Amino acid sequence: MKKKLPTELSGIKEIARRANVSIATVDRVIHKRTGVSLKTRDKINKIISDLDYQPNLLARRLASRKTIRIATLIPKIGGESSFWEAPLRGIEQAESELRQMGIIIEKFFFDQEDSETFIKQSRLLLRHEPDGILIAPSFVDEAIEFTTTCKERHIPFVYINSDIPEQKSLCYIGPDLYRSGYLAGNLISYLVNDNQEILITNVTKELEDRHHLVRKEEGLRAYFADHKRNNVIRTIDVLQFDADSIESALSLQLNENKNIGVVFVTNSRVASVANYLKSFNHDVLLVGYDFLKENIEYLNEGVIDFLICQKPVEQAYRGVMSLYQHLVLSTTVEDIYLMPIDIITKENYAYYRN
Amino acid sequence: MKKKLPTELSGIKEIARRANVSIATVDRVIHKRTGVSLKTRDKINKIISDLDYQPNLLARRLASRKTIRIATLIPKIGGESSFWEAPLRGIEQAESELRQMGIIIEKFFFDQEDSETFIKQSRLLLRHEPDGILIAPSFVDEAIEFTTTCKERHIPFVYINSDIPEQKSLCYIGPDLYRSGYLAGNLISYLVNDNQEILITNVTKELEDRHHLVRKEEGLRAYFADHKRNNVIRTIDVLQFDADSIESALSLQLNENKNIGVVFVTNSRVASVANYLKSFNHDVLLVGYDFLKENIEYLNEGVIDFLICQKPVEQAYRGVMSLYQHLVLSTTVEDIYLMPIDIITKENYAYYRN
DNA sequence: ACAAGTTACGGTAACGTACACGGAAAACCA
DNA sequence: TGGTTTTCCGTGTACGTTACCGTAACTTGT
Repeated sequence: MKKKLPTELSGIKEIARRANVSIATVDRVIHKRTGVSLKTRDKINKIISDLDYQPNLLARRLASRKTIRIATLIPKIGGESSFWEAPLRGIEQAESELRQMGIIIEKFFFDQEDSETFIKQSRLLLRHEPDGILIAPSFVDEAIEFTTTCKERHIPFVYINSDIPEQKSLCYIGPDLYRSGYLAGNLISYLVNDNQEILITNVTKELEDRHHLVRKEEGLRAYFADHKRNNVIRTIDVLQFDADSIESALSLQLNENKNIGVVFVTNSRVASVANYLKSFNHDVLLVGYDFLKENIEYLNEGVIDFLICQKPVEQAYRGVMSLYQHLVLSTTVEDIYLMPIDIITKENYAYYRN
Repeated sequence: MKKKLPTELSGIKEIARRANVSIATVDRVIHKRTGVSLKTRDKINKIISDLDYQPNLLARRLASRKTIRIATLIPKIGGESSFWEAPLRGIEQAESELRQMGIIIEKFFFDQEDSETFIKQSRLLLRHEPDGILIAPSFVDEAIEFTTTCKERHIPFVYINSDIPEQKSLCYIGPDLYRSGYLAGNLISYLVNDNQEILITNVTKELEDRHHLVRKEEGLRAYFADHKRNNVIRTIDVLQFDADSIESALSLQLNENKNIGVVFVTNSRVASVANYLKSFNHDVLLVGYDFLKENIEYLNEGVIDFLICQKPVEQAYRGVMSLYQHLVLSTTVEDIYLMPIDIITKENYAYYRN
């Protein structure tokens, strides 16, 4: 380590010296506050760009007496899918990194099967008057209403995991659902020959948002159409998560259509399907979504062949960080950040970072 | 934004108040400096742990008059493979983030085909007396000699991209070569039927480090052995990068062995092979390594089917960050960080982040 | 022309930490 | 006992910013 050279005054002080004003005045123009004549403002701005001045963020956060507060609203964990554990981890990681910066995060949760809880929690959240909001808009209509009032109050918000394009505020961070289905098509096209069939399986309750699954299905079908592969592609919906419902729905299909080569499950509920295929010893390839513990187990056993995953931890982490960048650094952030579409197999899952 | 509550004095000052000493004394015990009686040292330490005091890193960096310097030593870009562009970008990204923190990075480059330049540059680097070093140990013996003197001088270093386990200092960040070959085997096993053959192709000059390629080949062969698949697997070495050399080496193989179904290129030179396959209209699947511009072009054209990639940008970024964590935050860092093994196809490359 | 208001700016105490300097008390030596 | 060293600790300034407070100088209204 080396002593810093007695470098010619950097920062705001040097600007002040060159402009023959006090640092307070420089501070005013930097923060676009009033109380500076046009002439000196211009002079100072010129010096700032001449010097390519970059404010020292350390000093800035240190001196600022503000605490900025970010609120998050995502589904609560528990229930039949552990998917939202990962985004929660991402939020907590961002939290621990930002605490130093004087930023606190307040977390709110709703029940994915009950839109009322979404409304309640979003109201509660607003009462805390956060400076920025991270939100997973599982219920489209309710989310639109909520973000409308956010806009009125000029509170920036970011969507994660699924987008509502018309409502965009700061940014969207999450998967490109259509492309991820398209990729699945790409992958599956290597796995089937021309006379094998593909079974698309949507495992979802009726009241959940089906938009997700539909987009993925469209993507897959588009891939086969675009590449002139004429395999039969069937779709079934399974509306309950219990083993019996899954068994009856799938066995019907698999027994009637003996040349189904690949089953594609459009969400993270693929473990239930794997459970069925395993116990009935069906020899088909299985492709699904998301790096969940239960899915990984079946991947490891060879029942699931491929999982497609889109870094749920990072989605939330980046979401919070985008708010930070916007609120603290006032950097412009990309208004849409699409996550990579990762392919996970038995042989690389151990190295995957969510 | 909310005014920070007039929170009961946090930090060093509060500790000083409770211990009835000045902040300077607290500072002494925090930094384990001499000049504090055992009694007060104990008292202060107790208060510190009672309060679960976490030093404010912002203030610390701000007040510190030290500049800490990190040196990097990687192959120079240009030449026949643009692989090292990516790690350089990672270094530069870390640099821009850390500049704020009063950290400067000095970059050194060597010629991958000339070990003398490695020795020269490493000596030059040492003369700059950096506080930490990031190094790509392309030349094993020379790297060992270099890092030995690093150890003598107590300069921490991290390896990226390839490891020399016996010499570990701070950490290694890079791929698990064997597993990445194993994954290739996994992938390829889906692409061939039992009577098709696989051609492993090493495109490399003699004096380069072959260790990389061999490990990957071992991984692939191990996968097929472990899974009792008895496909014929051939290996050829191509020692020149020009189109003619590649053509003669490959055409020999492909014409003699008509049922080669997949060509696996063990490094980023896969574009050259793709070029050959394309111009001679060979209809085999092609799997290779690394997200390079030229590779992506062939991926997009459908000549390359899969690329395996291991986040070269992030490797270097994390490497620098590990040094930062160790030198500035004195956090303990994992001594080995293996990168994910990513699978890239035509349909997901656009979303890949190196 | 004078009070009142407005505009444009300077001074300065924080923020939490690092560190140089210096001084009092204790310990040692003669 | 007086002097010298050593041990232990406090004071003060600095790091680059923020933001409150104060105050000239200028404008406006009557």
